[in-house]
Amino acid sequence: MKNMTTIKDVAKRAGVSRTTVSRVLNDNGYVSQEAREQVLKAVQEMGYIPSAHAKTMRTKRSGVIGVILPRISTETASRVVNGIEEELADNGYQILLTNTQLKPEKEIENIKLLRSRQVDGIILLATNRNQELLNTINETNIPFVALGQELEGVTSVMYDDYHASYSIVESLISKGHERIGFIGVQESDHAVGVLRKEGYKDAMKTHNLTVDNNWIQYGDFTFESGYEAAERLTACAEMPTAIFAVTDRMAIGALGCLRERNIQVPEEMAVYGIGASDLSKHVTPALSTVDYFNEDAGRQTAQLILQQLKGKTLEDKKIKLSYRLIERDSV
Amino acid sequence: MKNMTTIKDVAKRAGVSRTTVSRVLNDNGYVSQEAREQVLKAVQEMGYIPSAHAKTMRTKRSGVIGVILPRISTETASRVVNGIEEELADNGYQILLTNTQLKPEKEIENIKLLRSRQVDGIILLATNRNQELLNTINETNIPFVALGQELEGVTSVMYDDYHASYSIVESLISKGHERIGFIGVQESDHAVGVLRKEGYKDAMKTHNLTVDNNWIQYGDFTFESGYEAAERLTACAEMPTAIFAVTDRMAIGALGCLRERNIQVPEEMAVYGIGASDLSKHVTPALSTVDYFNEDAGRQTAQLILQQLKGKTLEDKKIKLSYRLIERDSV
DNA sequence: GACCGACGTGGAATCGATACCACATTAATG
DNA sequence: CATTAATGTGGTATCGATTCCACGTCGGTC
Repeated sequence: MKNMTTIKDVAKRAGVSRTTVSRVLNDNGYVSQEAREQVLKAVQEMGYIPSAHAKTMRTKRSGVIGVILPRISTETASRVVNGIEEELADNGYQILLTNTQLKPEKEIENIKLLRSRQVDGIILLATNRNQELLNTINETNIPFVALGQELEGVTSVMYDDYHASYSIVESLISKGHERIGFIGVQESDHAVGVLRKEGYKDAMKTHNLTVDNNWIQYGDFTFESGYEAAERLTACAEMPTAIFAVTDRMAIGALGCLRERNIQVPEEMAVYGIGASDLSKHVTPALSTVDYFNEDAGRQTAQLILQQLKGKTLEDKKIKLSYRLIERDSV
Repeated sequence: MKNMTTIKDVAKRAGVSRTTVSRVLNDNGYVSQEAREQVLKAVQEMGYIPSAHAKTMRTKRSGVIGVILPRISTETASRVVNGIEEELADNGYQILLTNTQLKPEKEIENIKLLRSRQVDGIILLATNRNQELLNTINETNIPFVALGQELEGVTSVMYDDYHASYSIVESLISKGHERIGFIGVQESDHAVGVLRKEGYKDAMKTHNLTVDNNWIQYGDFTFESGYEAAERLTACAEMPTAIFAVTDRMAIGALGCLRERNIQVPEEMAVYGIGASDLSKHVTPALSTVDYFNEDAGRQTAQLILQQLKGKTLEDKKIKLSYRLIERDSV
């Protein structure tokens, strides 16, 4: 970074003081028409770009919101970020993205990093909940919103994982399915791992359907793990007639397995996922899934941050989002 | 942002001067063991987080590389960013993402924005080339690398669009196709719009195949536009026996159209895309496509930035990346 | 003609760090 | 024993902006 032109240079060129230049640029205080013109002319000619750092340092506001993602390259994250960005940009804020590569310790590390950059607020797309994380967040006395998990004592925006899951299972049951297999994920991700499983179990119980232990399988969010879980499900003595995978990717992995084994979908096996990914629409047969309205989730999360920035203290506020079942050819 | 603890507070608590605290934290200069311990203890106890802004301001290095994306939410961009991040993180740099929502004027705006934040370098995932952009880049006297387009006078990393395209068409020809339809995009995107079309045309010409004007259709990167382009192609008097779409999404849109019209793929119509998206692997029939190794592209781009940061001036250096055809069920 | 408010402008302090310089103190060398 | 080198520490200027305060110059009012 070579020596850039500073406000001092502009002032000299315009024949005024730094103060006056600042006033012109920030449009406050009294400035004569003549001085204003001189300043703007100098700014133009010199290609002056103010230093955001100096400004932040003096004003203690950076105009930046930090967003911590589990991974950059997921469709869900992309959509959420789009929603967040749209909303924040409208209000003059920029976003600074960091990602944790799914490592819990990096969440804390990233919070510190963002604080060192003086972000005005932090949005965390949470994938787990542990005490150390909560402690770190509570020490962070800037606006903070978690999305995706309910974090104790932290303003959170959550998907309605339990009811979405419950609805899916009920929908399958209403189509006559009684043996429904389940592909979940590990419980450290409370929303996806625990709530979605509980929704499944409770729906089965409510309808007096027993769940064979072999019907509950686990994956790790990848296509492959969905494929493998489906292998295990189809090997059951009492093979299910439907598979509910808690993510589209795993559901699509399962579809691949079923195709290879010539198990017809949906005739012999119905399949349901969650996420409303692009993929879900374009696989054959088109996958039934649940739309979580990720962009909207991002927007709402951003709004909560904005409210806090405006001074409202909405400590520990919780928002539960809505969802929508999308029934396609796979059921 | 409340008043954070500063280096001054730490110094007072540790009973030393600010200078000494700085020395401990940056591990330079002479510091006694005793002083060091006192400082570290104070830092720990007070939860001191240094202000990156103050540091940047003084040292003129931010440790941040700006990355300008056309859109956040595309698979290609995600992959590239992953590659960039991996490489830069290894070297102690962070990335600051901005997106242009595909608007050319926002590219320039974002460059200025990043400069105001004193980024040490900029990576631009370019989608177009215009003189104003080039001017802005050339005024920007910090390390700069463009990815995806060859920009005159700018260090660029490019995909081999022409030859990839050429290879696809040759591959189709070698399978006996003589009437090959093309779905392109507008020419303002030189790499995708011009080079890929030229590859197609030249391959056809080399093999003495004529191209009916109706065989060349255009879309706008979306599924829908691919669908519509396929509608027009199938309505041709002399319908092609193969469709080459310059992106996977448009190719998959085309597949959707063909399925609706009961045109068998690949028996009646072969389809080829570019991008090696997740989608391409999971649609039915699986889409033949070209892998551009996006992560690797990101890594190489990052390396070029790093080299420039280390002082090498590699003005106007060009790197052309390799690619790989992936033949699947759609041909 | 003294006073007051509206304008218009600049000087100087400040934000939180780093870096240069000056100044001790101690150890090593001839 | 004097001189140099190595080790440790703090004061102060500096980075590039904003902001507070002080100080002019008007014109109008009582």
